[in-house]
Amino acid sequence: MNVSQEILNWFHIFGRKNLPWQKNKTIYSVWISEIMLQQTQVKTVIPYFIKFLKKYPTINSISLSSENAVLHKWSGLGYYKRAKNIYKAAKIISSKYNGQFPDVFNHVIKLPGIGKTTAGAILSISYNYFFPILDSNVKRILIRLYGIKFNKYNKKIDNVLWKKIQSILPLHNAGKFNQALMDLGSLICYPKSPKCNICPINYACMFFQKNFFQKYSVRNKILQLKNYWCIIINYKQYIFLKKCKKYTFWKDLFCFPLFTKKNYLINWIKEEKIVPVKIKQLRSMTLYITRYKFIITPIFLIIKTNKDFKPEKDAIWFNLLNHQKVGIPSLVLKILDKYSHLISQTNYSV
DNA sequence: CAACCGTGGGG
DNA sequence: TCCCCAAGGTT
Repeated sequence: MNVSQEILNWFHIFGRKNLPWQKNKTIYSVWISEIMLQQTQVKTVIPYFIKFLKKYPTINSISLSSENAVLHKWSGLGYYKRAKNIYKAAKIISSKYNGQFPDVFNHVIKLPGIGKTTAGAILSISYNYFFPILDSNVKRILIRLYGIKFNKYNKKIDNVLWKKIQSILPLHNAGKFNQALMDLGSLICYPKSPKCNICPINYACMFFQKNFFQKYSVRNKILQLKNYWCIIINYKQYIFLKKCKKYTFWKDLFCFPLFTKKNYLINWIKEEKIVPVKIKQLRSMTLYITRYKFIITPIFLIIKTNKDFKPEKDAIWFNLLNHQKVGIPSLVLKILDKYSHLISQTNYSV
């Protein structure tokens, strides 16, 4: 028996077959799941996928919605460009493909947010079309299985791996095989300490048989960002949030106004003619986001009334109890949660 | 094409 | 505390 057949047999017994996107499967639901699963673990995606499909059961329901509303459903999941691309793609599908997700590879891959792997995954999983995928699971499996050596992972290695995976893709089971590879990667062939002893293809694997080892991750240095976060509470206990524009992080999501220097914050308050009843600087905190080290100093401003404070267009007064349908980064929600007692204790007469 | 984009969990 | 990693794509 060949390696591909062994993987399929293993999948038949041990593969995951009851994930939310594997039930009532349509090409639309497969698309959404594949986008959500980009660089994101299954466990994290599950609740987001369920909520998203409940809110958006069809492609047209997305294109009739707004980018803010789509980002709202994505809040906390990260890589928000994915949500923006889904919205863009839905518009294209509605106008160009009559609301039907295309089933031609060259059409699928032209949609924003869809590359070679995602296009292959969508079409193979939905219709069992003959397309391979090359995600991080498949890369890791192939490198170990065939003992592929390199100094630094590059485009050339990428091409070698695409050819390899194409060559072992079973003619009549591409969809199952692709899912099997991802399950094998996440259940057996871990990046660290893989469970080789129970791996169905260990007999052919260079990593297991010949003790081959190839490291291929790249390390990024940490960038430190110091910011003062301006948390403004109005007389209704609403929080002022502003759409991020010039910052690379959280573009088009809503966040507290933030400043690199305390003076900038003070000047901004004056320019906006904000008259705080109370100003309180809280203890700085350190948070890590990927390769960014955030050092945040929250500054609370309590204002008596928002009558004189007319924020620019892309800003909202955020109601903790009744969230507006906009995108909010996880960190902002965490900070709001952390200081919710302070906010609710904000008690004064107008 | 290397750098960029988030978040949560493991170690 | 800090690094590593996960169903990648875009610029």
